[in-house]
Amino acid sequence: MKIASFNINGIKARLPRLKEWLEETRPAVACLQEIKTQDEGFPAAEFEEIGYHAIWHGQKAFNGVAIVADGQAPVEMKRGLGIDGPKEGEGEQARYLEADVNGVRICNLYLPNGNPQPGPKFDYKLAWMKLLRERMLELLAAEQPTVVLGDFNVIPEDKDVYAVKAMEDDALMQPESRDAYKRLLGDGWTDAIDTLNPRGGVWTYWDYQAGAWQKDHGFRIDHLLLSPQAADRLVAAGVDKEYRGREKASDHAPVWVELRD
DNA sequence: ATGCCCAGGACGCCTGGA
Repeated sequence: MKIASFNINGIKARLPRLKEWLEETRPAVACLQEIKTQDEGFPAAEFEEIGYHAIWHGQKAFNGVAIVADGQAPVEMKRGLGIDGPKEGEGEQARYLEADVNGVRICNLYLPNGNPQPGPKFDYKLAWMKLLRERMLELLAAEQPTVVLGDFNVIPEDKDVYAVKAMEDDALMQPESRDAYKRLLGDGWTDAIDTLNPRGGVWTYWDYQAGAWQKDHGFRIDHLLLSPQAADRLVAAGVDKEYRGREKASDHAPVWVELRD
């Protein structure tokens, strides 16, 4: 069972590329982030056409997450972590969606970026990570095969970035962000990509600017965390890097994990 | 030392991203 995550940076702008990727790699489940559309604008029929069924949690212009599954509808289990955005009165941002597919709990997240730091956006990121940890502890207690995946906006270690110097002041690799991520692993979650690539050097994001893709100036911020019951079934994990190089590409590449059936 | 490039929307400039 292949489970994937892809920050698509706008579902309307990315639809042809996204359908191409689904048809070519055919994941059983794909978690999407930054769909950047309100619920009523979500192109559900486009997925039905190629055999995928979707659930989604959108908002106007920014953020937004969706889960699509091959040949069956994901069964929604939770929407949102219950935390308001950093702006006064804006309510909760669309960043978290949880569903069951084939007995596996799928938790799709788009963690706040946190820049600039320090400041209210960074505080929001850390508060969000605290709530996420609480939710993930509940998930561990349930002892169901569970995958928590998405755009974590955290560079876990120095080996996960092309140049430490270039990113040292960024919210993605501040000690507080890294410590919060490390606490998740300490609770018993397995970072699938890191486990299979312990020397690092695996990127999931390349900036549109300054020829980052051409120079391979990337970093790893999209992660797949497995509960013990899922980690027992880990077969392979990887990055569909090639898709970052296509026309009208997202600035992220898809990441995936294969679990034994 | 800064900006480079994108997407979306209020639209010919702004926010937000990372």
